[in-house]
Amino acid sequence: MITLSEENYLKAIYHLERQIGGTVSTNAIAEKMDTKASSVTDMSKKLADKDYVIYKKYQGVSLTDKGHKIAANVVRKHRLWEVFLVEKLNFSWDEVHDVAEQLEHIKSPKLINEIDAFLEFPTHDPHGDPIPDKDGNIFVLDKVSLSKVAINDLCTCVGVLDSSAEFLKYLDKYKIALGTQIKVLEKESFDESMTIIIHDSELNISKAVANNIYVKMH
Amino acid sequence: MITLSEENYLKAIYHLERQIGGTVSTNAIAEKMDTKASSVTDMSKKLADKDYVIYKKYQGVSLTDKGHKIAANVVRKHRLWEVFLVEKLNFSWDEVHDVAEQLEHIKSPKLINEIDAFLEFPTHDPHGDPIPDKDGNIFVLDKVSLSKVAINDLCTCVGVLDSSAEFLKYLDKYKIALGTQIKVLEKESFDESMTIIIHDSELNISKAVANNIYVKMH
DNA sequence: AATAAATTTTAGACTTGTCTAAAAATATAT
DNA sequence: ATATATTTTTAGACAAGTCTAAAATTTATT
Repeated sequence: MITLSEENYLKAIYHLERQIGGTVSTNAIAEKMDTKASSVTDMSKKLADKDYVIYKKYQGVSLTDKGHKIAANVVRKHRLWEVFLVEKLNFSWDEVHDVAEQLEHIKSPKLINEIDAFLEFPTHDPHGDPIPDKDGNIFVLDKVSLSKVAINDLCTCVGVLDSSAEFLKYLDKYKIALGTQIKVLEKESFDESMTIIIHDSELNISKAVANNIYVKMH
Repeated sequence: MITLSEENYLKAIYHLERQIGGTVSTNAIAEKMDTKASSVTDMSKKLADKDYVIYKKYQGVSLTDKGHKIAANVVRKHRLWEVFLVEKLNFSWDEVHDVAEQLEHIKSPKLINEIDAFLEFPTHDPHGDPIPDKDGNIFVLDKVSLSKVAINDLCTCVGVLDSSAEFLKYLDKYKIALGTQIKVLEKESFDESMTIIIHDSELNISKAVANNIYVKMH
């Protein structure tokens, strides 16, 4: 039986592999999980013993098929619970993360299948992140960072890179949500800020903000 | 912050206090939790340090107000989740226990309040057990064991004493559910078995079964 | 009331997951 | 290519929660 801690490590490695696109370093995991490198080394050995990762001393880890499947399933559960909280229980998108961190560890295949059906098989969570299917596959739609969009182009917000409560509340404040239409009006070359039109009014956003918004081009 | 293990101990003590009606012995807790008496002693000290129980060496434990509140809240969550699983996610009453054992430890006041509202503030779980309110109060309706009902009396099933999957499946088999009307036809004095009428047909049940069914008199 | 039986506690050990501090290996820079 | 900096691992410690075996206490029995 897999422990809560092991699941959290596998999930972190899963996200980092996806982000970095290769083997994941000890330090990267330590930073992501807010723990010490020595703890990561210890856990890497345990995960390798259980055949969840491949671990070579000083070379970092990568998920095995077995580990990938477990990690994807945790992420699946996390995202399905997020949808449930927002769609059925009046949570806002900045409130769901901490609760989903707990709910993702509930062990009951029937439970998560029923939640999936109850929600009518959603494909994305409230932040626009794709929900892995039962086999751990995800179908990523092509999205780009708003910071890459050219002047006068029209696009729709489909996700966020940073899903911290802080950033999500910022988006709420300026009425930017999934599905919101955005037109790029201007880009300042010196600080890379941009002026956009949303809901028929102008808004100036920093490079940092633009970087964290994913859009689909029209 | 309270740990999962501490919550489980408090819950066990809560149930035993209610059952026994006084202070709870070390062995009683050990048996209920399927652990060793020495482990219970260790934990009793920790719980006393945190002011959740009163513990006197060799004299067992009893919940403080603080401990009672925590325990009742865990039970509240357990039972609300059970209702949710049965009412919304197609679980049967013999499937809910293990999952609710996990869900009862999720920490989010908003989550459980929303679940409560989503279910329209149920007062009893799928086994007929009362759901404590936010302050830990429960309102018990007067129910009696079916084994105590006199011949020719009419009553309605309102709960079970034993809510093991095994017993619940037995009840399913003979179509006994909450709300089912029962009339006592006969009682055998030598083995205390009884013949009852449910859904217009006769059924013979043992003393053990009758003992585990709670009914409300008409 | 003394002895036997049962219960409860203590002492010491083990596991999991974490940490610090020091050592080893790898990467970087001059 | 050697010295320096960074990363990673090891060694040893600690807390939580559990266990076994032995000692202490309480309860029951005669």
